[in-house]
Amino acid sequence: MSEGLPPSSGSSPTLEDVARAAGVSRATVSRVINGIRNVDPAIQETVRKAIAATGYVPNQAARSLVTRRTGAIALVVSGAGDESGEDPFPGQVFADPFFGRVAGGIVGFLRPRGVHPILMFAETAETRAQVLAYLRQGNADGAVLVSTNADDPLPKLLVEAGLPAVLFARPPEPLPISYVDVQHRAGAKLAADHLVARGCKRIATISGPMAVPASQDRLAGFRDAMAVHGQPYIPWVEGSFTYPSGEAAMERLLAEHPDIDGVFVANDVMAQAALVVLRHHGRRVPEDVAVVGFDDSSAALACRPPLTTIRHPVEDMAAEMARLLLAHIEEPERQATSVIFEPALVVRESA
Amino acid sequence: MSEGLPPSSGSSPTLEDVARAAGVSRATVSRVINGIRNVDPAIQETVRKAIAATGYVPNQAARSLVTRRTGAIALVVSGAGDESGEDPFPGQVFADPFFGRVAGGIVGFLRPRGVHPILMFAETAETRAQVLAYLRQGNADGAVLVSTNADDPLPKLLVEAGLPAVLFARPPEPLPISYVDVQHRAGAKLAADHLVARGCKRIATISGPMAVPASQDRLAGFRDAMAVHGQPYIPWVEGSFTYPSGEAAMERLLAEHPDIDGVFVANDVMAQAALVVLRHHGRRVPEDVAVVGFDDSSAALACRPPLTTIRHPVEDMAAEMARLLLAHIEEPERQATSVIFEPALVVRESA
DNA sequence: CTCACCACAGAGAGCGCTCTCTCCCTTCTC
DNA sequence: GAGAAGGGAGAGAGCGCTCTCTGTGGTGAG
Repeated sequence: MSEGLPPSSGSSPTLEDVARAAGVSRATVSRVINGIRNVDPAIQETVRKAIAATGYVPNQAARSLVTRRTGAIALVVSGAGDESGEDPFPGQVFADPFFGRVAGGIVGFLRPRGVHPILMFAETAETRAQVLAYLRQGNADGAVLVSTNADDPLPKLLVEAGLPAVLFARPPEPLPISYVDVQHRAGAKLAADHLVARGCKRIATISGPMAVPASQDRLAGFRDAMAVHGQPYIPWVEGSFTYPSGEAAMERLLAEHPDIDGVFVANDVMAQAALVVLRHHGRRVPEDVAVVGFDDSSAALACRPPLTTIRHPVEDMAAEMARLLLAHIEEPERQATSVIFEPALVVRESA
Repeated sequence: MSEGLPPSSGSSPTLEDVARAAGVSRATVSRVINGIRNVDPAIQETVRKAIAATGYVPNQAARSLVTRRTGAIALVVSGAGDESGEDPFPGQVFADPFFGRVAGGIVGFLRPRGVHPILMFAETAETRAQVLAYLRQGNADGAVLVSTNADDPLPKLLVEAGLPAVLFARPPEPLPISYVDVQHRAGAKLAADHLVARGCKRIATISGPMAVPASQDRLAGFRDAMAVHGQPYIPWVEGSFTYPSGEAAMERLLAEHPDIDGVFVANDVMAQAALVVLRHHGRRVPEDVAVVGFDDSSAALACRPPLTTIRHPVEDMAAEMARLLLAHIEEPERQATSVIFEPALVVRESA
């Protein structure tokens, strides 16, 4: 054993070195390290000792070369939309706590399985091509995609390239690709029911952009629920999920319907803007006007008063995305599936 | 050319296929794809066409096997500290916008260079070992480390393993490892000067934990600057960078020195807590007591009133970390270096 | 006693790429 | 016109691993 230590000059020990030290063949050491089928326990022990003695660590590149697996997946944040905006720092996107929650959920699921996410960012045609090339080169076994804008071409490109991928939300156009999403209609219904239960009589809504499926669903769900409560017509202004659009929408709503006493806003950021506008106009929240948001983002807590909102289980959804992706990688012929989560009402002070 | 297309059955084309299609050797195709030295322009053109025709994409695993480079680095978030706390979702850490800014800065620098970060999370001995093993297996060429607590053993482990790594802040114990940091003393001086310039006469401070080098520097810098302003003694309470510790510290400060009119708090989260405590005690901010924080985190904007604070250039620092790491990977014998950034005062309403 | 069978270990062929070494042919110099 | 010099292309040896195939010894059945 003392003469076992091979040259070990400079570079790290290889399977061959361990095999020599243990007095067995390379194949046997490989068997011990991996699936361990049909190896004599005594020899297993010898091999393990040799591994410890040599300080052997398997080389992932060599392994990947033959297994055609890397044990890594790409976590792609796609489409700040601005094709023009030359932003070298994708800071805003990553700084959004929503992204952090997604990352946390994914890492939480993947880590115990020895898989790690590679952080990528794609907002231009060039960077999208980069992501695609990266996956084709076999740097990662698949991709989990979080799109920030609706008409992101990446999902389609991934499908066409036959690369395993899972989306965070239902794609605008039907695509044979798995995704997770939240029951937007059910969430909107929670908001409607809550406003009605509070006693609101003249209720309006600020929706997200109609190009986004989630916006459509939230609006439709809200209308349907209100219709059940006997209110078939709901004043409505379309926003674009941004703060300024929320301001403008609330201003218009107040101008056209000064007597409203309840508003459902399709995301928290616009709701935050709406609160400021309402205060500007001397409306007390929730006494004069009750406001319900959507997302339960960090903006909800930063609001004055804190925002009543609809929460999606982002971490669970992210973990599910990872689970679906691994399943697709394992079994490439598997059909695309969707997993839809149930949202919950978080009551704070704004409604 | 039309007969060029090789079987291409199932799997993707290899260098060999391209070489056959172009009528040259594998080596020549490799030359064209990489450094392009000494290749006839006409042949280059032929090879390029063959590459396009076959849809060839180099296999990263095969390449890594011989070059011993992966083109990936690990972005390690280390030490939520809680060795016991069995938290499967490292959500809180990633959800912190600070982390997002770091990630953004790193991706911004690495992407143009074709390098990608692998997201890792290490808070227990087991996960630290995982990170180390991961790097040793050659999954990544080095690591960029953001520690959240002072006595993180990972930096030392990385140094001992001889793995290229760069830290986000100066390690508590001296270590031959590169890091970026901010001039904490200069930042504290900015706060001191601002409070004095405002006319504050009875100034106190809430520091971070003394185990953290940054806390020591901020406190020392603040004291030194105040001494220059003729105030050698500054009432001081130690916090631990958390919200509750900020509350407790402010309560104590008010109890012991009810007449204070200015406070420098060593981070924004504690400052946020301090603001709430001050309001509870009927103190107006900034009229009765002016408050300056540190970090310019998202908490600073969520404060009422918005917090005057010290901002570090997090994105720039993160980019510099990435730059240093790539330099170390390129040139392993290179000495450890540090790059220290200048902080800036952000004046809002609290002081 | 012979044969089939099983459990196990070794041999060796690649995976797809890079890179050194070698060779060839052109060009320049004296 | 011969030899040196050098640019440009091919041959082939690995990089470290997995996995199939083959070989061997021991066991139970016929």
